Amino acid sequence: MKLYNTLTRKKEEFVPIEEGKVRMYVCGPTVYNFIHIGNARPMIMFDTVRRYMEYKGLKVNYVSNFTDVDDKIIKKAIEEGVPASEISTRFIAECKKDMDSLNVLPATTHPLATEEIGGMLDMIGTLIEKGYAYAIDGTVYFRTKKFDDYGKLSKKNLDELEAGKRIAVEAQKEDEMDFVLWKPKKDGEPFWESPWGNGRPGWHIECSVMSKKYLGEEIDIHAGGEDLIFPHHENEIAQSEACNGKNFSKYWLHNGFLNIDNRKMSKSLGNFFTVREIGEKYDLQVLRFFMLSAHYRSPINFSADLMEASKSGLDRILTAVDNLKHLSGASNTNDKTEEENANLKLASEFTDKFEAAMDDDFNTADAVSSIFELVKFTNTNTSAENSKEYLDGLFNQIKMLCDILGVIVDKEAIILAEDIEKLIEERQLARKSKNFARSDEIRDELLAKGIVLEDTREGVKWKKA
RNA sequence: GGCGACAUAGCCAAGUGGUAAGGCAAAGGUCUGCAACACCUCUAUCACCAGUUCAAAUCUGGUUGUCGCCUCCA
Repeated sequence: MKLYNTLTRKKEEFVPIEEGKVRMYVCGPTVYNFIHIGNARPMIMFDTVRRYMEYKGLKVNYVSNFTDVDDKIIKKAIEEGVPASEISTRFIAECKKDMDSLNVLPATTHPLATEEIGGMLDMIGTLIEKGYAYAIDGTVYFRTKKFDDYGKLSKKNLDELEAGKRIAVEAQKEDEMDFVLWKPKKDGEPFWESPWGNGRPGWHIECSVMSKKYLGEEIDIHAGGEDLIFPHHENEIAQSEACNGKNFSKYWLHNGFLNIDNRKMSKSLGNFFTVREIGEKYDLQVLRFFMLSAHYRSPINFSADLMEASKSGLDRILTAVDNLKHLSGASNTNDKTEEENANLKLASEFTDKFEAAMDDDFNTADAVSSIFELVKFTNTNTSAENSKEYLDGLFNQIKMLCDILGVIVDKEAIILAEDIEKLIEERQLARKSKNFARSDEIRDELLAKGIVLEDTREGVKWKKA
């Protein structure tokens, strides 16, 4: 299994620190609103990474935080006249609902920043002791110049950063690149006591602390959006390695951005979509499938047309699986024949292809194409004559591959109301007596109720519109 | 100014040295009472220029264009 490591800018063979186990940390969202579809990309893609690793037999300890103390949360709380904790609690719950809709597995641990303040105070204290941090008037800064490796992830060096001077440097800092570990409280803001005065943590320290607490000082994979490379991940490395004296994370994975109609998503452009909004128009599986259609490191463009195309593509897979279920249910023979056995062997090559794609830096686009090829193979190599064992074998293979990608293929059985069943029966009778006016009328009637009828080679089938 | 990414058919998108996967859309056909589903057929010399090589979308140099990070941001 190879993966692209932002730290080395190369694809590397994945070798976990501890054999058979993976310690993985993914930076989670700041919970001040419903998550947007850009937030959903790392959730979906790294969830897929996790699923694939688990499929390969690795035990993954997957940690993803919620940042629940932050300027934007506080701002929203003031606007609504409620405590900040109420805002964060609410949107954590909403985020978890969205994750569920996207079929993103819950992390092994979802730590909250506000519940880890003690660990942050400890780490900041250690950094001060070691000379990597200093306190001035209630603010604690990290001394970037003291950490020699600063810039190793983003490939920036401090001198160049200084050359391009920026605005409004806080005068009290020793160096303009120094960043905040602890900031003093302001009126109306949540705060915690600390040796440097009441206040709250800076953004970066939480991830260093939570990663250490739940995964240890050295971890295998740290992941997030590419915009986090600098300064967030660079600062995490500085904090963790300065504090622990060990290499922080072996591999760094970053997903590309999601654009809307070729432009960066922003509220001012009016092209801002929450996952919840997309969920009103589509099964969110379609959004997941859409994201899987491109490599996770590439930028991806979102549009209504592309969602429609993804929906059509996904439907093709779902239809094939559905057909297999119908055929299997109607099959008269159980044991597979030699020919069927040979076919299953041929079909297994698509699984090999799928794995080869995923082994190559999680090439989901290529992996999906092997599912389509398997679907085509299935469509052309099945009939009512096949044995149940054979049909189920194909069904299980497609289901397994889709499961790895987090695509749910096995629709839960929905019980039709009795009157609808009667209508289907009546339509069949009408068709037999060539009363097509009546049969079409019934089909339209059911369509109005959201049930689509299809007269297939496997018999009459229905599905939700 | 610094760092980096990308440019493949109408659209999306794999492919990093041996002569272009897959999906969507469109078109024609088979099947079907019709529709839908399914199946068959059909669509590219890979931004441009130069070079390396027996051989390049794939390597090197250059040109043009698009975009990201350097500031809160997935």
